[in-house]
Amino acid sequence: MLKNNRKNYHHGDLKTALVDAGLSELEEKGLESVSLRSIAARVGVSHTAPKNHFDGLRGLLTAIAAVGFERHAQEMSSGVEHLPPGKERLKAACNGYVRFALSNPELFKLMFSSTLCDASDPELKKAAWNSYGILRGVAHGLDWDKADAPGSPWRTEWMLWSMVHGYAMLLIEGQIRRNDDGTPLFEMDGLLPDFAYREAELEKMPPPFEGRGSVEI
Amino acid sequence: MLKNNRKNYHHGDLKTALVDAGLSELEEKGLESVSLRSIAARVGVSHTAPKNHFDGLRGLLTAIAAVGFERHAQEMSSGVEHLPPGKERLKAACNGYVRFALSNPELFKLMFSSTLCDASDPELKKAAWNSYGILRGVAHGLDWDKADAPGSPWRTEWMLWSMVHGYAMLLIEGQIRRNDDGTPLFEMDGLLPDFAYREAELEKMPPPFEGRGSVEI
DNA sequence: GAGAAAAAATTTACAGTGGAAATATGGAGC
DNA sequence: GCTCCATATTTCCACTGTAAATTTTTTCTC
Repeated sequence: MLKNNRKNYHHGDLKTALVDAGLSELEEKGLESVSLRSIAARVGVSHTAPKNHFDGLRGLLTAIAAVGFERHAQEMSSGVEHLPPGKERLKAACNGYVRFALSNPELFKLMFSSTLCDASDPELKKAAWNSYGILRGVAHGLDWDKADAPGSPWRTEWMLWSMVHGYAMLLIEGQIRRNDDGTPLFEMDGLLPDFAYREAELEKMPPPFEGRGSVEI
Repeated sequence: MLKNNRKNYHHGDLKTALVDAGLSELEEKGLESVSLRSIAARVGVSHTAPKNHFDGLRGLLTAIAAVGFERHAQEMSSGVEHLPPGKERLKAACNGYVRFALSNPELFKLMFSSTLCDASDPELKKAAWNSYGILRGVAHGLDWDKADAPGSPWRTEWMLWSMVHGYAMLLIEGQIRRNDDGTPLFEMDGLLPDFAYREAELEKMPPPFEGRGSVEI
């Protein structure tokens, strides 16, 4: 007996349907309240049907997180293409990072939860790296007080990443006061300290969509 | 029938016993796996006994988080007392912030989860403010590129807090590579950018244990 | 086309979970 | 002795994720 107005016994594309339903359930009910059963019910399928496509709830959440990282990357790079390399591009990308988190708080929390997601999943890994690559790309050549010690190419990246990520997290969790309309007192670019680029490196800055990560952190 | 080798029907101090048991369960089983029932069982009482002392699981977790913030504050201020005001004191406190997160990852995540905790709880609020007050105290007078715009006394604080918190979070969630022994590549003080203090403000820096927060963010 | 094999979905069962309600226990005060 | 009340227990319910056996449909092979 078919629960939905589904014509066929086989759904056809249950995998993506479940991910879509999961994305909706996530923001509606919150990360702690999503359940495999409710997601399955939303699609109109039995609660054990997902087993054929995902490795349990964790597997489904992992797939959802992967989509999250794709959208995250998109939000960071949207409107960045036509900005000149350097400060402006960096600030725009950082704003995108935080904007995404504020628009999709539950998804954002899921994406960075190593207990709810399987961080070793290839698709998630790829999507996460893609996303981080955007940040890494716009920060290329960043000269934050002559930061990088020899052999430590990540210091500046991590410094920037930590700040953006921490700000997003603290905002989401209600730790930092916001305006009455819910917008943050500062956009991310208003929080960033003064910095400069090494001019020599600047022209080597990759275009925003090619800064994809391929190196292990 | 008494489950434990408890003498009395009435436990005596079940409230603190539950919090203690919860703290243990938390790091042993992980944040997503702690249950009211397992905590109660650990103490040797029925799973509904906590109801008399806490408002459900959420209430118990809130109380646990409050203890977490107390320890967090302690970790930040330990060894800070005898350092001169300024850079050294700030760096030591920041190291403590991250050190605590790495030593108590599950507790740390709980403390900053607005869904798992009741952020409006007075005791949690107080403990969280105490903790933030430490950071705020050692950062008093911090001059990060003449940061604070008029009317925005929090900008520098938030910048610093975001970075420290983000770094802790990213480390905990396994997003940032660590050394083989699990220690981070950089301690927090090694990640901080160069900064200075406004000398005039420096002498007004409160001692580390008095920088308690009393202002609403 | 027929029949076997594989894939996808179902039903059923089970051990957990948190919470609500009714009940039992024991200590404090009189 | 007694009652009152805080505390803890038992019982029950709705819900969760997972596993196993089963049914249904598609696909592949002949």
